[in-house]
Amino acid sequence: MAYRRSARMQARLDDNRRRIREAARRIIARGGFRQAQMAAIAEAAELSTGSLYRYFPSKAELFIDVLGAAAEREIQLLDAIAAGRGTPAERLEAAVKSYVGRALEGPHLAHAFMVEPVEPELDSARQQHRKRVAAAFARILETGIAEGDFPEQDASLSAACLVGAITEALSGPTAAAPETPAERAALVGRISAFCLRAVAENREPTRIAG
Amino acid sequence: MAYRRSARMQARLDDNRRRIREAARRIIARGGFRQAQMAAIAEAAELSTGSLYRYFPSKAELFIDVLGAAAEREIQLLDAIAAGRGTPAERLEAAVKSYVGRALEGPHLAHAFMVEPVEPELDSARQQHRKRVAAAFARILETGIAEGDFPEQDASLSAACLVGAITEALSGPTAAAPETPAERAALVGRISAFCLRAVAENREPTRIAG
DNA sequence: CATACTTGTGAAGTTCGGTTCATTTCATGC
DNA sequence: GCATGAAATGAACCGAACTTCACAAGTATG
Repeated sequence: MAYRRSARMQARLDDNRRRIREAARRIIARGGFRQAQMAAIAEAAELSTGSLYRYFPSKAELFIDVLGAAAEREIQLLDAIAAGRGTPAERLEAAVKSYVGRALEGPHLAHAFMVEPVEPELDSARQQHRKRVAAAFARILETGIAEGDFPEQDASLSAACLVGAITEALSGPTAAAPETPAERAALVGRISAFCLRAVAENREPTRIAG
Repeated sequence: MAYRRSARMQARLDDNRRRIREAARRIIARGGFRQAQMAAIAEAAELSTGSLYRYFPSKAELFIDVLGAAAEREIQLLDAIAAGRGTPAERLEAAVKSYVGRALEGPHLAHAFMVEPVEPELDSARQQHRKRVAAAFARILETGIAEGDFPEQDASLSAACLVGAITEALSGPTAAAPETPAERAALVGRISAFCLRAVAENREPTRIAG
């Protein structure tokens, strides 16, 4: 009858787990999911490939964990803005700028998280997160519509369109890669201008088709 | 000294090629690229897997061919609208409605072509096509800006955003799946309304300045 | 230090699907 | 019909990664 996991040991295990997560994140940020193979992650985390499986049941689970953590932060920030002060238009602008700004800080990571082809299991997790981002935008839109700041429109649809527009602007084939802070700020401004025009009041009253 | 390819034989070869393309298209439309394995395509085309390689050098090339044909049609239609008559706003509306309408006719195929995860080689072909679609939209926007119908904006960026918005609305996690023609028309109308607002002149509701 | 158990290892196993190729079948021209 | 070479076949091959597993190394108790 011997051995019980000590606090020291537990700390070491926790640290290993953290190192695996960070290694995965780092490698994804550098070369996308494509390069993020279990062997590469193990090496970066200074563990053997076999050991990874003591901490995560599969590659998909590991990546879902990493993606989920990033998404969680993102969604909390957006939710805070959505629930915060300011007119709906101000909140929407803040939300878009915050989202776009953060994506531009880690463009490779953002690209991987948003659009890089991945195995279906991971892709569906990604879509769940994207849905939550859209929901945060939708909440702002609904408030705006109710208060008369925004014209009548399908808030969920508009929110999805906003997410799509931002994603494409940042990761599509024509995506710009701003290098200086000034360029970045300009791009953020243009994207948010597009988004605001798209949902805000328009000269000709918007007709709801149907 | 014998054998020269006869017209009859050539016709048969051409037909095989056509059947392979159609089989691939059909299977993609049904189950996405995921299900479109060489063996399955061969079976649907009533050929052996080995024979596929007499007609296409690789799976990627076959898929690029199929994707390219679809994209070519798409782009020609958009270009015709872009170069056609009507105000920029009218042309943009027509372009969006045409694009969205066609996508809704073959939703699975559209999803596969637009967003389904695929191998990198195919993904880059997809991005090239997407770029051309965006270019068609951009042309309309540039005209509109020059003529003063649309406010000053980065036409390329706005065009990319439009493509992203449409893509997300059709294929994103919150994408609706309209069943009746009326629902389809309503969705088309809402998406095009979003797109037009996004690029068109915008004014504060009915507030008199000062 | 001996024992009992946990944790780490990394090469081998597994799976999956694209691609190849020796063989067979078929089309052409004499 | 026969010779020649094209076209078709599909089972075997292969490469790429994820995952496993038998074993080694490490850690806690008495």
